[in-house]
Amino acid sequence: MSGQVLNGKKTRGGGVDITQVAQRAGVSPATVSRVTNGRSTVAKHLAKRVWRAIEELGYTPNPQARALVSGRSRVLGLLVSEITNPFFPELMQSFEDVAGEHDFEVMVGSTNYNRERASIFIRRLIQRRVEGVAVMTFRAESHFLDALIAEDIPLVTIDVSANAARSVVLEVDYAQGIDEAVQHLALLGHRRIGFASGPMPHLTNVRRKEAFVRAARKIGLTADKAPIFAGEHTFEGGTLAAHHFLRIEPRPTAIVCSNDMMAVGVLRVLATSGIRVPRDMSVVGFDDIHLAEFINPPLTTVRMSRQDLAQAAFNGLEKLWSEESSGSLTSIRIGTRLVVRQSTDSPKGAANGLRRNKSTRQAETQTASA
Amino acid sequence: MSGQVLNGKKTRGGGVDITQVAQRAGVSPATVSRVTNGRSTVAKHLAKRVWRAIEELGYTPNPQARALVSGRSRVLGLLVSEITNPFFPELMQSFEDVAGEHDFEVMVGSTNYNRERASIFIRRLIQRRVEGVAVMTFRAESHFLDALIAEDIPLVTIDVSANAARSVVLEVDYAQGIDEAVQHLALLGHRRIGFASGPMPHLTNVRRKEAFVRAARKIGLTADKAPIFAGEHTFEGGTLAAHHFLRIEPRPTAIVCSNDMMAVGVLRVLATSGIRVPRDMSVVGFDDIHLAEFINPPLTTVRMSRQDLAQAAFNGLEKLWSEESSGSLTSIRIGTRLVVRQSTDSPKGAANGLRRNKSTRQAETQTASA
DNA sequence: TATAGTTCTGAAATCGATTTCCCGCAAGCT
DNA sequence: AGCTTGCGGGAAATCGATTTCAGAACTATA
Repeated sequence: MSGQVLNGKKTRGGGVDITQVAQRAGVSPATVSRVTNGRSTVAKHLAKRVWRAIEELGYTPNPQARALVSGRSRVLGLLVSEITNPFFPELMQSFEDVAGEHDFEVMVGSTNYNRERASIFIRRLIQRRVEGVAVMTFRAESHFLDALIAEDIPLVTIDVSANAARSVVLEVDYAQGIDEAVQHLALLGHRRIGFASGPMPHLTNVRRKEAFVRAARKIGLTADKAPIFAGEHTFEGGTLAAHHFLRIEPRPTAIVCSNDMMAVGVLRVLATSGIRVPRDMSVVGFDDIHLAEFINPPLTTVRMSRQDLAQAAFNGLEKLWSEESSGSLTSIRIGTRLVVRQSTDSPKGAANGLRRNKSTRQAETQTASA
Repeated sequence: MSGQVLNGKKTRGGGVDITQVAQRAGVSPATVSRVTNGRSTVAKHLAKRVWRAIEELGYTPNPQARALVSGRSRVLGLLVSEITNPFFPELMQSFEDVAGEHDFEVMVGSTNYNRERASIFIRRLIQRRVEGVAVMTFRAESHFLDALIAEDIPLVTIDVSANAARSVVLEVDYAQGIDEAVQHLALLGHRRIGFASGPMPHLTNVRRKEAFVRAARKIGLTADKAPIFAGEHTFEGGTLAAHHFLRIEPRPTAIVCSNDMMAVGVLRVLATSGIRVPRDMSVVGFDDIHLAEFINPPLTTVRMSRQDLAQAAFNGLEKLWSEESSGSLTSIRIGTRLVVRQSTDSPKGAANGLRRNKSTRQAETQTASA
């Protein structure tokens, strides 16, 4: 079917063009275009002939030509923080899937917390004429984005509004999941809970921290019973946090982390210090990366759905495309929820610690994998 | 600079076209094209004027228009197995970096071991007119690729040759790293070593297994002292393998895994079975994913460089582009090497086990992070 | 000095779609 | 019957680059 010879010229499957289809169907190219785009009505019998010709020749419209005349490239940009945190590849995949369903291609770039790298990527986005960009770095406050804003490219950011005319903010409801986590710990009998925060100037991290502070207060913990340590959102950040909390007297019986990578770091320090989890210390993560289920012990963590995030990001862009006037700053809420696994339990010496029974734990684990 | 008004019509930065540049520089569009492409000589003073105009207007050539006339899309495809194995995101990033340096964009897709998903992605690649595809699934034998081959799209595969006119094979030298690993274990005093293989029909896994068999024989291990278990290249595959080896009598003192995800599964089973690593059992992985350094204990593993792989894949494509005649099947070799961390040590009861001293271990760890 | 041979430049064709403009025809109305 | 309206479809313009072709200017040679 493809690779055949037509008009004496070799045509790759993609090499069939609209004129050949038109010829074969006995109509004009314009009509073929009308059929494939369905924007205008074409007599049924003609449409049928066109579809058959398309089928027989294996025609697919040339996206470059299409983009050229329509002015729409059907390419989106996705900016993430770093590829080594499994949360981001998972998010990437979700976003590509959503975009793909709508015939968009995605250019993905990771900043790796490197200004230079980010600008190079953004320049590439602009050159490719992307129709919109999802900024999923949780650090949108930086002026990475100025170039994009200057080009008036629709932008979706997380938590923090880009100072752009055409932008949508995804508001993540951290409080929901973090509340659940702290309640869960309280219920297990914990009365001293540390919080390993992400680096502080960034709004996302401020929000997560504040959510923790409020949750702690809600269960009656004063500031000294809910100590906070801020570090990078990485394995190393987690190790530093763990060391910090181990030095505190009296020592917290549980640590809530601002993301799962930190939790992995915390677990490592605890393991090498001979502190058993969850027997001697409970640990809660945030993100629910795929690996959370597989590390030792499987991590209780707050799940932020990448599918929801990806879908919301795409919806946000669609909204920006449809609005003629660069409208009001809309925001879309994303929920979070606790997934209980095995890194949390009653503190060793708790008088009133309720040990969870087997069936409860199973039910919770099941929820996690659903 | 951008967003300015020119000829009464609003121009986004990217909206500046070659005619405007030509006008400003007082030359024809053809000359501007010659300057930006450097394919033909242009008088120095004119070139200078053109560059200045380009600079002043913030002109970047429209890639769609360029692709349309040149017939080259400057888009590549990258097909990986699954996004949840951190090896692949890391490879992705390397490939995108290499491609980006040469002004190529990359469409990434993961099969997730799902035939349907793979075909959909491949259809998208063809529609976008990719100029080449790197197939990094380690399962190229499937006829995923038939559609690409029919389109005569240049293909780079790993280990196994796609049956295509225009293709290059990346031969990974598994023996090198696996030999080192087995030698390392032998030196520590291990005499019974299990191998957790990947699923069997796939050539890559056959190669890794054979490399292990040969290495085991080299240190004098008969088949019964080097048992093999084949499972999926996943966490679950690792847990199955571990359970298998724990049932064997006499039990192996070390397990070599065909990839790091399996090793993580093995470690988990060992931990929950109360078997300490490396004291009671040594474990070696394969890939050296970022997380290998961070799990408990840090994993001794065989590193396969994603940078080398990505660069080799791109070089392979370049080779295919330059060859007019769809030449001979060339292959490019990729090396592997052992990275020693803390999941390997002398077996508990070994008479002649040499304990590594601290300085050695440090030196080796340093190599790992370099 | 005349002629052949180089360089360099611009006009125009081209890539493959979409979209505008216009014409012909059939249906609806008085 | 005559006129308007509306719909479907073809011809041609368009998007923004590259590339071919041919002419102009300049150099080198006899």
